Amino acid sequence: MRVLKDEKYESILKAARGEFIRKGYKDASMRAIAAASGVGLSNVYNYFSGKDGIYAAVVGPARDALFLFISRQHTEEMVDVNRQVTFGHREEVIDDYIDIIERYRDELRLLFFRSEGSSMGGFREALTDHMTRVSYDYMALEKKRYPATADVSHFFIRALSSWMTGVVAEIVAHEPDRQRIRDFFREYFRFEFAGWRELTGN
Amino acid sequence: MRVLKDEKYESILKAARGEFIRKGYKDASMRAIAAASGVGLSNVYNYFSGKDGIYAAVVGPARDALFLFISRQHTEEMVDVNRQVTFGHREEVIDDYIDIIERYRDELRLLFFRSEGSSMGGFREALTDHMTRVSYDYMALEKKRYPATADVSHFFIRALSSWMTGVVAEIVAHEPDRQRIRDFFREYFRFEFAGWRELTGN
Amino acid sequence: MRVLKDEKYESILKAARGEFIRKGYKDASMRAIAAASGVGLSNVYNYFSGKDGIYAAVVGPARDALFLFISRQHTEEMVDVNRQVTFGHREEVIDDYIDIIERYRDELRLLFFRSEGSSMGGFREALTDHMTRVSYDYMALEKKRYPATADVSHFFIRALSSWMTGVVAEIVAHEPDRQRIRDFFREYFRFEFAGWRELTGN
Amino acid sequence: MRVLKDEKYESILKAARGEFIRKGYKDASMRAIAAASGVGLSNVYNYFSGKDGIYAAVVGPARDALFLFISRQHTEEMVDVNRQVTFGHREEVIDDYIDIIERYRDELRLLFFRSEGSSMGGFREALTDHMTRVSYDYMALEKKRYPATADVSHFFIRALSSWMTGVVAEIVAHEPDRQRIRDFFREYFRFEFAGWRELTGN
DNA sequence: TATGAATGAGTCTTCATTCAT
DNA sequence: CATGAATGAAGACTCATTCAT
Repeated sequence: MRVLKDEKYESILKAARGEFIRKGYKDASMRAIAAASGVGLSNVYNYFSGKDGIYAAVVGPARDALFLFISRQHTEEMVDVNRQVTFGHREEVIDDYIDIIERYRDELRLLFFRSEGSSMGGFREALTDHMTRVSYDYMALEKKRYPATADVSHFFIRALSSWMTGVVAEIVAHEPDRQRIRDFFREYFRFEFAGWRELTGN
Repeated sequence: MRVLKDEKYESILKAARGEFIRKGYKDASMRAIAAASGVGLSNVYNYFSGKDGIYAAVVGPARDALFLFISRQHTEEMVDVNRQVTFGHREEVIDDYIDIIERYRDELRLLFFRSEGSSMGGFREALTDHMTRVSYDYMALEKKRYPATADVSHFFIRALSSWMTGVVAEIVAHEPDRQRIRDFFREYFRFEFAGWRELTGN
Repeated sequence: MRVLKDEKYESILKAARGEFIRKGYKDASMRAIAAASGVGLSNVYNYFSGKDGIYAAVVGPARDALFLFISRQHTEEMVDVNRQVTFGHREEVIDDYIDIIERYRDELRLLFFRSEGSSMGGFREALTDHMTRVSYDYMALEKKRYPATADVSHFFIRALSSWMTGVVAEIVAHEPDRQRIRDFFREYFRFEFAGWRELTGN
Repeated sequence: MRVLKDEKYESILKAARGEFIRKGYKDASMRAIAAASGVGLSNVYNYFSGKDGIYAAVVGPARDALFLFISRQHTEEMVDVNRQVTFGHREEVIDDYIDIIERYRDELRLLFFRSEGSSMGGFREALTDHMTRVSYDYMALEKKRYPATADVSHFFIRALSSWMTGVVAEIVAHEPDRQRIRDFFREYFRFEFAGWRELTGN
């Protein structure tokens, strides 16, 4: 009896996920994936374009979710919200952040640390790029509303974004418990708020 | 006529450096290294213990220099110096920093982004670890001298170290010109100084 | 046009057999086997799990046949038969023995003398073990039927088994003609019968 | 300061012995031997002709001692002694036998089981050859003195020799304690004596 | 959609030995 | 007597992918 297409697709995906998590992109083997999924090796190529394709399927959703989440945190309406930042609000955001990280922890670990050789290589960089772009746009919005804001160099913004990227990576790598993360962010916001005011003058 | 040992050693090292820079650790090939250095493949093993050994020889000095430099920036005598921080001094340090990065840019790029699979894998993490340790010790010294300093969570210090790691990585990756880097650090110091005062209360 | 699977399987097996017989396990080369069988080296691994796997396929049947044959010679119903040993019967057995040895001579030569390094290494020992075990069981049966039989030390039985193993090895190695073997066994049976009676007292 | 020649020779020999015992002939490595003996790899070739040469030096004495011992047990004067065999005498011989095996156990283990590929390969066979030859000569002597002795086929004598070889191998392999060996030989002599009388008629 | 077979280049490392010095 | 360097072939095995069916 023939197994339905979607089942096979899923089973390949699941097997691939396991293999990638165990070995990383480079050391993962198509044979192993095929074997673990009970699908003929060559048939895998009917469902996916190749190793890289499977990898993208495994790891793409995490990437997309994270990118999307970040974009959402920097829409126009957030400008005011963040200005009159109530701590409570930010805590909520933090929890959302943690949720997304926990949900995709394995995938993010792959993306951050073991994607070399795949088209997803340089994820860290891409994430920093994305954050930088988004932050930049966001700052433009802010400046339109509060024109007194002083300028900050592009590289600094990038560095700040890179910091945030690094923080995410640290969380992914070391799995601190939720409370530790919250504590950290509290310190981070105070730190960043003070620093930012120093630089922008408000 | 036989070529002198040191020449061959150097030629292997040079060839290996090129190969690694071009391909990264994992994709580099011993065959290619041997070929490019004009040394018989098996003879390479008379000079180095293996692929990983060559890699360490290529990339180790950069690693050591950076680690050492960081340690030196956090000795006891630096506590006071940094307190009465004259900008001039810090600029010097920054230039030293930049020097070291530029000197070893290729190697650092390898260490940061393409060392997976080698014994140097996880360099980013190791660097952050080192910075964290050093910072921690440094803060202990500072606190001994200025006991009023408030405590900051370990994870925050680690995050700050990770930021610095990230900054180095950014510089390595994007090669901004010296002036841009100096500008960045000026902002960074103001930012960090304000933030730090906010957290520690002095 | 593609050659059928079984043909290739057989051709690999045959080539491997030749290579092993020529070189022994350790010195045999996968490359040579592949070349001689006209199959791509890597493709060999689609048919066999590896060098040891091929070796097992080459040599396993001989081993199994010999072991099985020995077991069969020591079943319960043989107890009485051997007691009232008619020479004619034993001659038949001897011929069966010789048949099996001649049929698998090359493989047995491999097993006895050139299996070092493979999972079939220690064949001589394994054969002696098997014979010892079987003889022991057989003697238990015999004793149940003829309780007067005196005991013989385990090591002696093992030594006797080892003798038989040695005899097989000698036959494999020197290829004496059938008549010489029959003559030998005639002497052997007289010798052993007398010795055995001396030890067991009947 | 130069180390004396003999010291180096001995140190190579000792190191080689260890390496061979650990790995067997085939898997032993000249590099490892050189390293373990503190002698330059190429210098080893000033003391020995090569791998096989060292092996012969390691293992030869054991071989010679055993061969010589066997020859000595079958000299002319032994004919009478063995005829009026007092058990006491034979026990002495057995102990000498055991002594020699224990003294050279490691080397004999090498010779019996791990010499494949070396010029000492086929030691088992060589030993059986030697025993056969010696036994044959011995029987000739015996027959000269006691002409009534019936003939026994060459192959049977060889098989008997092969048995003894096998017994030695068993002892080498399994290291039974001295008492077990003595017990075995007591059974063996009774067994063999009875069998032999049956065949030769006296 | 599925498969088993095939490819061909690729991996790092080890080996015993020799040679010039 | 000693050395470090060099050789060149060989080792087993894996890879992602393609193709004919």
